[in-house]
Amino acid sequence: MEAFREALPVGTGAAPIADRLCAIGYCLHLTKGDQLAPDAHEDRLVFIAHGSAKLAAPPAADAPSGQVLAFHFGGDMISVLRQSDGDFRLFALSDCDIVIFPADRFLDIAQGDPAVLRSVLARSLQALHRSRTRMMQMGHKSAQQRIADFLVSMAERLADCTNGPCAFALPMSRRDIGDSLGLTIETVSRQLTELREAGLLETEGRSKVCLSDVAALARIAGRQSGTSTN
Amino acid sequence: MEAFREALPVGTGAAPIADRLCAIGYCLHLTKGDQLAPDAHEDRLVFIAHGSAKLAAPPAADAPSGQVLAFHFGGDMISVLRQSDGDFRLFALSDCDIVIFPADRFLDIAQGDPAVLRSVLARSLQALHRSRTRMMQMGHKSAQQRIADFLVSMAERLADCTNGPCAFALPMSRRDIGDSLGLTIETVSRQLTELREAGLLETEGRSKVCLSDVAALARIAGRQSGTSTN
DNA sequence: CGATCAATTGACTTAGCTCAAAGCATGTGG
DNA sequence: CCACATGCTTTGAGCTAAGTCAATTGATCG
Repeated sequence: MEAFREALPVGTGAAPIADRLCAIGYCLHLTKGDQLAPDAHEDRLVFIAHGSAKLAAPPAADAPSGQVLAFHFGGDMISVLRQSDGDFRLFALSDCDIVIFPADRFLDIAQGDPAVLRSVLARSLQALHRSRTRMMQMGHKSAQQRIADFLVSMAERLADCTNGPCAFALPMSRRDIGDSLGLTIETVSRQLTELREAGLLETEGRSKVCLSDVAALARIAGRQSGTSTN
Repeated sequence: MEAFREALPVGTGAAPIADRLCAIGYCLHLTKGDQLAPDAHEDRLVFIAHGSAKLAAPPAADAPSGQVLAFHFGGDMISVLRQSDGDFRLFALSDCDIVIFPADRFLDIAQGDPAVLRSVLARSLQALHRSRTRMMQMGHKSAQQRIADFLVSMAERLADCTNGPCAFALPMSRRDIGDSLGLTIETVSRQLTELREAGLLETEGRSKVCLSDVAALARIAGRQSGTSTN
């Protein structure tokens, strides 16, 4: 909960707002593999205090492993709209501490402090712009470009690195990666192998990766310039 | 400008806010083919009063026809972030009447009425969710599914139709369609031919299309249920 | 009516998917 | 602490959908 407080815009001179927001937040711990029970009645805002998760469609007959919408990590505030709009759920990739807010009440309270509301709006406009940018780029990108783009994103998110070499552990499986990029696990694996042979990355075990040049990967990914924090 | 007023949340009891917003809005007419001059210094909110436009990257060496991010039509309020974040521009597909707002000042004023701010936020959260949904689905969809999805979207946007037969004129070229879906013009053409041969649609001239069963197309597109207004 | 550019159609190539088998991690039980 | 079993990952061999190249048809506008 403290982590959530820190994510709020500072210096608004309205500390009680933060208190009231915290008051309606419901803390929860998810163990790796757990999914957040969906709620059909109300939209939610979920703050991830710690851990990593995927937002995905539940497994269906035609898609044995649900589509992955996005990955989220500690510090993220995400909106999970109620079931009517598509039935997406939050799955814990590692143990997670999260705070759940009913969206309506959260916004009612945030309305009391326009600065908070505006900061949430600014964030979501940015996120929308990035999401659209990525969506369109994805449509045109090769498997290798997608993988490179994914790795760059993860370097930014998980290791706060946009330029040199960097190492981190991927919390998600190859299947999750493939499902998020529209590729098969085989293709994901093959592309990682190619990048490894090109000397751009090394792997250790299932999850640890070591990128030797994030900027070079960004170039392969075809990123113009703008940093995109998915 | 009247069209913009109508798009605002009603009954807020704060008509002066609307006046002030209109005061900073800059009306502009774009002729088919025109592009809105980009502004490197400030983010903008653009309201499309009338006409149709595409938000796209300017043509580059490696991409002779710029990537299309999204299509927009009368009534849409879109955010065009300043150039640093990727350099996207608004191109008129047909003659357009638009209203341009500097984002900062718009939000400053909107802050005076939390209801306006909140409604803008709610819209953008919805848009973000849809965009992500579409992004991920796109990754997994075949050319035929993408075309079907596109046609259903256009039926919703251009003819306000989600279910029966419906006819309308596409304001964008095959190239634009392809660029927005990550397909080539040839593939777009071939898929339209297939759908025509399947009896799902008819074409007349370059732009007129006549869908015989929007719901059937939605099924082909693999849309679960939720209506998506891109 | 003719010129021009968009759209269609066809032939061929290729990136990524499918099916199938073999290697490795990771976790469990002896 | 080691052996084994399970399931993730890698690798290999075709196959198919979509891209590329090229030629033709058709629509729109001067």
